[in-house]
Amino acid sequence: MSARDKAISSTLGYALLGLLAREERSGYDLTQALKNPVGYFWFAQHSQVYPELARLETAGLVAHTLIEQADRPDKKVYRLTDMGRAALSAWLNADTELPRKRDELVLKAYSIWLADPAAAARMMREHAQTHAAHLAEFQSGLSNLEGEAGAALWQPDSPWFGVHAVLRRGIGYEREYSEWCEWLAQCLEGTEKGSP
Amino acid sequence: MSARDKAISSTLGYALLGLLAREERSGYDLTQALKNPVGYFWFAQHSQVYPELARLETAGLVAHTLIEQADRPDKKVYRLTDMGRAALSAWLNADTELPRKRDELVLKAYSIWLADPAAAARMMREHAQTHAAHLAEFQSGLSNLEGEAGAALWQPDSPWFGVHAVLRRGIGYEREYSEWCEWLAQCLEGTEKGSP
DNA sequence: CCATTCATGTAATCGGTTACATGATTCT
DNA sequence: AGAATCATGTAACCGATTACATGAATGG
Repeated sequence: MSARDKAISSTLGYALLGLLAREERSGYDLTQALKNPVGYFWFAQHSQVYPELARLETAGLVAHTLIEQADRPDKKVYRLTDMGRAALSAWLNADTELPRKRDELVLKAYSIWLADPAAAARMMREHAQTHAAHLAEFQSGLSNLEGEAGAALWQPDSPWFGVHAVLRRGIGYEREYSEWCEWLAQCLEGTEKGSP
Repeated sequence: MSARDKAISSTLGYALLGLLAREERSGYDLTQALKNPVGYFWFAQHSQVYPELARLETAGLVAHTLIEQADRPDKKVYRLTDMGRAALSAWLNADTELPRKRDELVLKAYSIWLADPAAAARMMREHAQTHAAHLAEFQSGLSNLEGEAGAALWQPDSPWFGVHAVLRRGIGYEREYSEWCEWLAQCLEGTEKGSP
């Protein structure tokens, strides 16, 4: 009844809690995790992570232990508290609003009729390749996971299942995006048949 | 050499220029357009649109005419200037950075192993339906466009082609999203076989 | 009668990015 | 010699959301 009434944290807070639910980590580790495929759908800089961790600790959702290190800087290793676990659970059950998409490339596509078709096609091919590369990364990530996790990959109460679900989303997203770029490039090139 | 050196506008500015390249509009109309499928990949509130239009006008990229109306509030109808068209063109040719994705539902999927599977499955089914509804909207939008635009739909120098490209992206995006939600729901339900 | 549409703005706030700041160790 | 990794913070800024503000006409 004390801290549960007001939704203490921003979405970033829950991203951090979700990572800490798996294992203890420092602010630095958390920031790294948000760069990897797993945190691919919620990015943050370290300058956002450290203050957020402080807020979560004030709210009693996480706690830290200072680890003194000889040849490296000391670090604060954070862990989830029982209240933190409860807050995470409550967030999972709450309604989720649709994200507002903002994609500059799609916005450019809307005005692409004003551009030089050949140059635009080249641009789209580049983006197709970028997304194809991301796709390949996710796919190899899933392969590795199969080796590591085995059957746990398909068990909804296993932490591996969470990674699995996110990777699947990444694979679908990048595949679709890459194909769209390719399709657009082909449309644009269709016009320029006679060029040498 | 006067206004081209510094990239005057934010991405929102180019979104507005892209709309005005097709036809003259008021700030109100522009805000509405950003709610429709066409502006689906770059949303903005009117409180952002009006100041941005003022900035664009100061920079000489748009100009407005005041239209006095009898039974409705007067309005300012904006049009693209030559400088505005040039700025739009330059933006189209410039490099496009990848958007940082932020999707709360995918973030929840990462922690879904902590949730009740049945409740989580229900949640995912709901989202699958939402995205399926968006998909249907985009598909009917494309059908309507075929009727309106005909062959121009496939001509890269036609404004219809821009709409076409964005709708295709919307269709692919929503289909993939909806299918992922369905897949997840089925995985989660797979566990709960024995429940009455 | 009340909500919605048309129409344009301003102000407060907040989440996120970029830049500032420090410093030891290890790799190239 | 210089860059990268580990490690933690603060400060300035900017883009975006929510709320404040006004007001006539139309539709349910």
